[in-house]
Amino acid sequence: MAIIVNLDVMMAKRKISAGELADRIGITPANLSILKNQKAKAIRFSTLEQICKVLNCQPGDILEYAEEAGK
Amino acid sequence: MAIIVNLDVMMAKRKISAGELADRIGITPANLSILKNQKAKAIRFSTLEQICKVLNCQPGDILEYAEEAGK
DNA sequence: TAACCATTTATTGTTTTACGATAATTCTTT
DNA sequence: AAAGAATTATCGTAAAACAATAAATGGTTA
Repeated sequence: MAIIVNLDVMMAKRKISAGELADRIGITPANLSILKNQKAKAIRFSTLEQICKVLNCQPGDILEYAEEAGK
Repeated sequence: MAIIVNLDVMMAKRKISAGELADRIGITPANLSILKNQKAKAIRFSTLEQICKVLNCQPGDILEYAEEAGK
């Protein structure tokens, strides 16, 4: 079991690209990619806050406690 | 708006004290307190994972994107 | 196929912050 | 008031975010 970062679903719903999301969150596309692909080992609340704001969602829509492979 | 860490609700449901939770998560009571009272500015997924495991819940049960004061 | 664009991966450096260890302080409850 | 639990405060270390940049990869279209 591990914490899974799933941004793809909400990104699809909001029809926003990784590049634009990174831009609006205020981090580089490279770092967003790390976050998006389970390469990050932690997250700042300030970053999580920006993501929730831009995607208009809750942390629970993005973070999941589940099997490694994703749901 | 900010990210709120709300452990109290799940702790009450599971009837577990801060001391025991800290113990089972594997962090010091001092650090759990910091996390519990909005003093932390980030969280490691490994820690979030332990919390979810011990409290048998999802990140969304603990993290909330809401007003500073809490809901 | 080749050019193009977006995304991912990799590297390096800086800054932030978690977290431990510890002690002091402040509840809380009996 | 006393005892225990929780919070707060310091200090130090290790971990990791994130920036900046460049290189590699992947998909799309002419």
